[in-house]
Amino acid sequence: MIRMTEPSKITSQSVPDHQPAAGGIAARARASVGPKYLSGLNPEQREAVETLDGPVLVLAGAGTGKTRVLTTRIAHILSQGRARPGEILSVTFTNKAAREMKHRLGQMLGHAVEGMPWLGTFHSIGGRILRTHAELAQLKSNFTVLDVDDQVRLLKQLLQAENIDDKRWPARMLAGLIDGWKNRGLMPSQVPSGEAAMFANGKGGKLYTSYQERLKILNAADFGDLLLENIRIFREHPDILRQYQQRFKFILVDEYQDTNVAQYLWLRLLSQAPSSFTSPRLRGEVDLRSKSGEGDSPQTELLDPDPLSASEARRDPASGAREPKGPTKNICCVGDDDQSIYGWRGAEVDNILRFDHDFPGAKVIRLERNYRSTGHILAAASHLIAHNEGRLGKTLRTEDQDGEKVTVTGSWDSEEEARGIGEEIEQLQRQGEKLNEIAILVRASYQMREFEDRFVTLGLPYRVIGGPRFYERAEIRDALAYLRVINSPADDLAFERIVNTPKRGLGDATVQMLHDHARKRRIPLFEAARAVVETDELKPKARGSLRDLVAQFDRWRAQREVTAHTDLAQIVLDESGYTEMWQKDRSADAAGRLENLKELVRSMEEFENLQGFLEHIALVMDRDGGSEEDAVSLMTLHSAKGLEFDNVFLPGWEEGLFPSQRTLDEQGRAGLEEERRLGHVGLTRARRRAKIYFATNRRIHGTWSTTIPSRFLDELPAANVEITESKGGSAWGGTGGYGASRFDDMEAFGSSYSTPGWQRAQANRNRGQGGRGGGSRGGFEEEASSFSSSSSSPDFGSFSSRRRGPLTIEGELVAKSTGTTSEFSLSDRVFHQKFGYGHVTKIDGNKLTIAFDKAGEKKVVDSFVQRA
DNA sequence: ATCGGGTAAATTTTT
DNA sequence: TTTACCCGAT
Repeated sequence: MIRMTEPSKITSQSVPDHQPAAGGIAARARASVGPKYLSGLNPEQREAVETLDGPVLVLAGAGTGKTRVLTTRIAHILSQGRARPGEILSVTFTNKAAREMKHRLGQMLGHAVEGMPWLGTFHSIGGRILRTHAELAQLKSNFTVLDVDDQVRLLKQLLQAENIDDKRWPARMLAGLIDGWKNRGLMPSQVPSGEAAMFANGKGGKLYTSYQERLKILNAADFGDLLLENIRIFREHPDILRQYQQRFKFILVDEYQDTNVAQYLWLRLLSQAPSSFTSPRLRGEVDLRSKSGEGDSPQTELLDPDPLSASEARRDPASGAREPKGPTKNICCVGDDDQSIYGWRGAEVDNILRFDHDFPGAKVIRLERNYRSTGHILAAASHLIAHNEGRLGKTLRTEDQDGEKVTVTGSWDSEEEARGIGEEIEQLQRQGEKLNEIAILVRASYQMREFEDRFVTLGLPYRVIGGPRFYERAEIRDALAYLRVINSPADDLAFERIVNTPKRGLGDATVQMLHDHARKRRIPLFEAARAVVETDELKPKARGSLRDLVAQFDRWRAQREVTAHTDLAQIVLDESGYTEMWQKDRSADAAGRLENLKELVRSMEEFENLQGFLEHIALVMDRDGGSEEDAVSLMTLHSAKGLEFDNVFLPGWEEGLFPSQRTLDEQGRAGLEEERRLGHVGLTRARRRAKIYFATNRRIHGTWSTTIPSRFLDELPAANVEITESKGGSAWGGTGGYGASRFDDMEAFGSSYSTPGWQRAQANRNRGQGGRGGGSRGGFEEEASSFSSSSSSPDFGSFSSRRRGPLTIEGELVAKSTGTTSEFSLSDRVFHQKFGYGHVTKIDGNKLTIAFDKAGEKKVVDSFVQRA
């Protein structure tokens, strides 16, 4: 493994201290040297943009202008006339990233960007290629892309057919295995026999095979297939591969550290210059291109004579195939090994670590100037990540001021942690910080609940980022299933999904008999249904509703010819009773689901027709655009990648949670390093303030357990970190004379105060100041003092106690003024945005206790509910 | 066929 | 503590 730990030299020439607000003297000076889109780039960025020939790896640390480099590079290629828009392959992982790039390109180039047909995600581009050559994968070009849910359902059926107990061998597990194989580029025949045998006493490989067969029959592909089938086609049809190799003069890859083996292989194949290996005639074309200045860089002559064999053998041991060898084209991969956090999902950090072996002669450019975070934050993040061994090594630096130190705060338990953070946020808000600039980043999503509860109580607006994506939501998949059945009567999975949604009295028994029928006669379920309603095999009731359903679909299909696809969708949703089903639903999210359905119909307008819509929907739809309201963001560390905030809160830095015990158990040292990278990602999200927390007691799955501060805390540099007191603790902890009344109030109000953890905290509080036990707390304080002497600086302490009292009181007053007049009375029927319908069981000023129909009893501030 | 209760299991999740 | 799934009762 290559190690490149020497920091690259940065000359001491002056650079703008902020990312080009375009207009510094230096910027203007450079502007005269090249096209104006190049002005404002620092020397490394500029090199990354201008090094067009041969393989380039841009190691772009957090906040160093990665996207800027990528988009400017495209602009540069175009403006130099090196390629037309359609000759640049530019891949990202997320639709969001692809959109962002399109947007920024548009700004840079004017409106000429619509013609970047090959800028997209791996999957959407793979899907597009696969549709073009679908028949070579035994598919039709209108094949369906299955989501995970469909995938699992299909596998369940296969397990049943094989008489395998799907309790002992869950379909989900098999789906995971198959997905893993596909991520590694393995077709059924290539799966190492040991692994294939792992599942269901040796039936794993066979199941993979029959799963693939089933997919073809259903005219469907899963996400993995979108790339894997590309690879297969490229290997089996060199002429087709050559066609793409010739088309793509330049390849750009975003977030290269997250690529898996399949994506790597796909890129490998595409990135090779069309070579004489397959066709002598091409020789000429290559030479021609060289002459016109579009050939490969001179470095290619120094190539490892057999660049592929080593990596191929390593990555793809089961494959006897060797890719044709040829010179590497102009591929530019941008990434950051220190932000590789998707190893558990198949990403191979090795891809980036071995880049210059895989792409010999590669030029490696490091972007180390960070334009995001202040000094202390950057130093803390850098020191933390420096504990990793498997990295290429970068040293992030900033010319910004040091700013505030990173704080580390201990609390007694996770509730105190949530309270403390809640108060700090209110304080920041008082100081004029926008809630939009505040984020809480957690390791595991179950940590979010406590914050949500707290914020609901405080009436603090928040928004959860992540969670199920738009098209993964049940209502969206249901709606899509209806449309899929209309579009393709052979789509059994879609038919099965909606045959009894809404309830039509067509249960398992009916579906089972349809299956039998379909299998016997080798026809799709839908056709089986059509046949079965003509017989009297079904009970009259089921027969009737099934006949109606078939008739409805026939009608919709007929309407399809004469109705716009958006209208058709609306008609289907209404006539099927699907809309009505949610209208009648009383749960909290019913309204949101109806809204989502509207959004779905609206989004169809962007497509020509139903077919086009269905082809792209699975790949292009993502989470709905966040609302514009000012709110705190709550998300996992994973979903924070790529985002940035002025203020970042990082709770739960405890052994077992972060780093996650499970990752440690399963992945060992590699897992630890990935967790550490996660910490690095978290810290580098912060522009001005990063605040870390740990609790001594945490409730995990309902039971309390004592935890030890995370080892990562010890790895933070003393000089950049400050240890502070938990304010959540001292607020009720009796310092400052005000605590007692506040405490009483809280106790009366919050049910959480009777938990064992709190009781322990209370007992402990009597022993030490502010809830602190006498120092026997996981040994953190001893270690803490070794890296900072500024434990709870007097300044901060007096500041906070001086400010806290009045502030909180003001908060009370504000809250009371809105509700003391008791808008509500006992047993009123109310609706809450998050918890749905319920009735009031208790009133305490503006605070209501409400028994929700679905969410149980909760306490909320009255301004958050409305009369139902 | 559907509802309700009881029980096991429980990160992270770009497509 | 919650949630998803299975089984038994209606």
